Amino acid sequence: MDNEIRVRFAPSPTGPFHIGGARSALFNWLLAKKLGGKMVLRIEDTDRDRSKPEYEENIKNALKWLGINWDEGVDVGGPYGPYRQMERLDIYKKYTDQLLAEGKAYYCYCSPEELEAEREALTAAGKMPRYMGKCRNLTPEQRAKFEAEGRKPTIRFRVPEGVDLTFNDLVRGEVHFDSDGIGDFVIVKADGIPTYNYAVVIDDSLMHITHVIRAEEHLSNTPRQLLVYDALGFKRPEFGHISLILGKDKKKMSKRHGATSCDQYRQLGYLPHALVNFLALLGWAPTDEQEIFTTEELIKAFNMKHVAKNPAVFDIEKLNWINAHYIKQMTPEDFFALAKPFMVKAGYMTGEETGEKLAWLEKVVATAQTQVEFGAQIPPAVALYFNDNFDFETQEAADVLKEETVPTVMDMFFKELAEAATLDGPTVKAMFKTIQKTTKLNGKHVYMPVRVALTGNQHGPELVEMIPLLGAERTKQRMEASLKKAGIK
RNA sequence: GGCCGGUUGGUCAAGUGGUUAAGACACCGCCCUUUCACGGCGGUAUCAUGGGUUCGAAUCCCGUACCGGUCACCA
Repeated sequence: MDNEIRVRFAPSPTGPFHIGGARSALFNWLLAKKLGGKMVLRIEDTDRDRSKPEYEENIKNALKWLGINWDEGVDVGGPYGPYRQMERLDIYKKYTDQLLAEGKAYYCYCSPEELEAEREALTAAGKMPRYMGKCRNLTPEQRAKFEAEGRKPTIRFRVPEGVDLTFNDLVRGEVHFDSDGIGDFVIVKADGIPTYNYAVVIDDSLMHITHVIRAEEHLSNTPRQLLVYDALGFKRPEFGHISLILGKDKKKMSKRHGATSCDQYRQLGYLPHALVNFLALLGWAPTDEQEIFTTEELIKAFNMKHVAKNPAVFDIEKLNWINAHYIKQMTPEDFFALAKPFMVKAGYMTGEETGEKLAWLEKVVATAQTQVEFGAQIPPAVALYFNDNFDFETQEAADVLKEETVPTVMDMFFKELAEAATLDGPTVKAMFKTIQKTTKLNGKHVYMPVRVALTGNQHGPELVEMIPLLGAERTKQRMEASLKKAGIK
């Protein structure tokens, strides 16, 4: 199984799972599925201050929600564990000792203040800020002196001079770096915990990762990692750096741009597959014109060759369109299930309803299915079925009731309503027909006053659909109240 | 500032030397309809910029501008 494709998603549990992380995970997952490979989930929790267990949970839950599963990693295990970096410290130590012994790494006793001063001096001199190698060649005496002072050293990687660091990026093609532009970087912090650029190499190598697909912000880190691969005698994997997701103002997506975490979209009632479909189209495009994909179709069509180099602006409008598309395709049962928590939260139902009440709620909710883009929009879309005390939405709406034909229409309507044996779509339709015939008024002059009197609004669902749901009694009451308010009767 | 990457309509994007430069979202119009929504049809709008190379350039080369990433004991 030496040529098995293995990818990984390696998030840091330092915050709510970000939409950009979801896309990285998705691209890795699609590639693995496409090539029949394996996906590893590794948690990079070496930032002790910011890593939190609840964020790890948040990430895992979001991945599961999106339908992105992993074959190896935290929770599911696998042959190359543990899959949490803080549980792998002894592994890193072994390699660190090796690098130290070979002189490829060295102890650095510079304090944060000293390093800061160096950076500032360099910047002031118009040079690039980087570590100049102060502790590169410490004598045993100097080291002993620092140790005696109680200084805790970091371990730095000795970056060789004049080395060309070139790799072929799956997305960007051949990328060159020169080792001279890189200062000796810290691989083990003073507290003994490895840094990202170091641990990631050991883990990816030991976990036999063949393709490292990650965000573009890591592109400049790659040469450092290449150096570590080479120093440790590890085989370099393939790299693919996907572009960043930007906000409307073309700046990197952040909280300012609205919802950035997966959770927020879940809470707003977006469908996981809609998000997946949308994210897949952000930075990747099929060769044909297809926009809507099932997961299987996505896997089949996905190809790293068509991953875009340029960053993409997150367009909520398009996400909404995709989500609305999937919502329209839902079964009534699924749509009701989606609506339920939002309806409960709005106070329109308790969630305990049964029988007729439940049946009525189902019908009401069903009217929203072609109108909403995501779950949170459902309560406002059905609000008119729950609120009998409404005002006229606009003056224009109120004016509709001032037309001289209105009293006649209303009288007839109330009469028809009182005489109706049952109140379903066809009977309501017949009622309007009768009124139209008798009064010889066009549809607008019959329907619109009734609509305004019934809802206070000139727009809304079909009356033929709405009146049966409201029932004769509420219909009558609502309309009479409106007429009174308008000063008619 | 150094290094690295990027630039096709408002947005996502197809395109790899010869196309009327696809498609989608958004927008506008028309149709359907008692209204809105849904749906259907149609429309406006793009190769950042300046030089090359070439019979011919969105496509290849160089410069410029702009945007982004990175230069941490964060990942």
